[in-house]
Amino acid sequence: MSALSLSPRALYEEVAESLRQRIFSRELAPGSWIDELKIAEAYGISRTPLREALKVLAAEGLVTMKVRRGAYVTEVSDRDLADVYHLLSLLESDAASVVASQASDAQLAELQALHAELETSANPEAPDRERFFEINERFHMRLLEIADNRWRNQMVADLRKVMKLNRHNSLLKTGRVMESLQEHRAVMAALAARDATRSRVCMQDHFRNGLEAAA
Amino acid sequence: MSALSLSPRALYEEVAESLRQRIFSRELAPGSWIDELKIAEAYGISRTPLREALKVLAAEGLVTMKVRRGAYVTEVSDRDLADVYHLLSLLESDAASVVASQASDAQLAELQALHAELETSANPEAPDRERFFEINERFHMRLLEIADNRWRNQMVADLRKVMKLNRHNSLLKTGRVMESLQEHRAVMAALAARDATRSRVCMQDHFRNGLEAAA
DNA sequence: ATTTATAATTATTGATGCAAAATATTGGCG
DNA sequence: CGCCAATATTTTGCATCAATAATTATAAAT
Repeated sequence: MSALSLSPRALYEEVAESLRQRIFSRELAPGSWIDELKIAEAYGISRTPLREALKVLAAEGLVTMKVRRGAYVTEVSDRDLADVYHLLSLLESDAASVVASQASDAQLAELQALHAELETSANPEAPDRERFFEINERFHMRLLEIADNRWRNQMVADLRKVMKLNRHNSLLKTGRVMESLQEHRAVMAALAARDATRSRVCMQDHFRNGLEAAA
Repeated sequence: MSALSLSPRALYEEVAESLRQRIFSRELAPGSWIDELKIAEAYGISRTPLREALKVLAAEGLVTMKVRRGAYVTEVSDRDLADVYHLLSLLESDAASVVASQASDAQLAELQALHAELETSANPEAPDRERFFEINERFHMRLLEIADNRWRNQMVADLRKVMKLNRHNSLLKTGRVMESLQEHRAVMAALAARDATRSRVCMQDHFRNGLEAAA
């Protein structure tokens, strides 16, 4: 029996995800009205799944519904971006402290293996930014999984989606690879030492520097 | 021309609110399947607005959608409860530290006025638990508003809804009124002193004690 | 007798259509 | 020439309908 299903997600989910991307890329401008008919026709679907997707996005705060006036793209300011970043820092640094105090040795070893990959990808001789970015993402994701709080994971996933609306949509700028690696070393060391407080602080520093670089 | 409007909110909003209440009252039991046909018929509406309402509730975390298997009332384990509580503590204590360092004097005065109301409502001579609970709720909400991060506010609102799924659905048990008041005093004092770190710690203590009382 | 496969039934999911409401445009009146 | 009102068009919002997918039950084969 083949394990692959052709439609793993429902249509309205796909549409919601696509709309998110279009909102984040500012293709759907903040404050602009969303033409249901036009969008539905462009996607080749009916209005029903589109409207369900809009309800989801409204609950996420990406669009605002006005009674009898349809859906409008919520204005997402630089201020919003900073707010989201603040929350990501808070949630992930908390996850780091949880991991430092509660992770098994095997899980810490797993993170250290990922960190080792990060080190090689950032080799000054032949730095592979693409790979660095990908491993970095996996490290953060794995850290969250190990922290094992599905509600936090859900929130972080949502917030990271919002971060993607940043024009310079990377959490780490190209020039910041070495600095980022340095911060990662500090985080990893604190985790390995099972120092919860230092893990939190190091992760906070990591995020703070990232924001300053993005601003 | 009459100024009264028959549907100030959209139908799906009304249905969503009604379903929320039925979920909180456990009339719709956690883990149980939501029969769209039955519910729609009971409300005398079609399934379209009901499904839109379910999407909203799903985004809030109150129901979980399973692909091709419909909507189920979210089941919250004790573990989930602890996780959600942990996040609420994290988010609200962060909000407290933000307020301590960034709120205007007028805003702090506003919080102090609310706290004064809390003190009177908890008067040992004639304690009014209902009122205490309500003012407490308003205090926390106002604190979040002043911290002014709409993404955090959204998250806290959703998490608090999830908390309501719990059987002992109160954040403060009846016997804990005086202890809670004491903790609130500490928080308020730290806020008034504009001590961000102490505000955060006091708020964390407040939540930690609340969880232990609920467990 | 038990297990597997197929068929049927049930329920979800997407589409289409209709009615109500709001806004914009046009025409008439002051 | 400007403003108000009425009508028409656009668009939301709800209902009905059809199709797809999953689950369960029954039958057959080992």
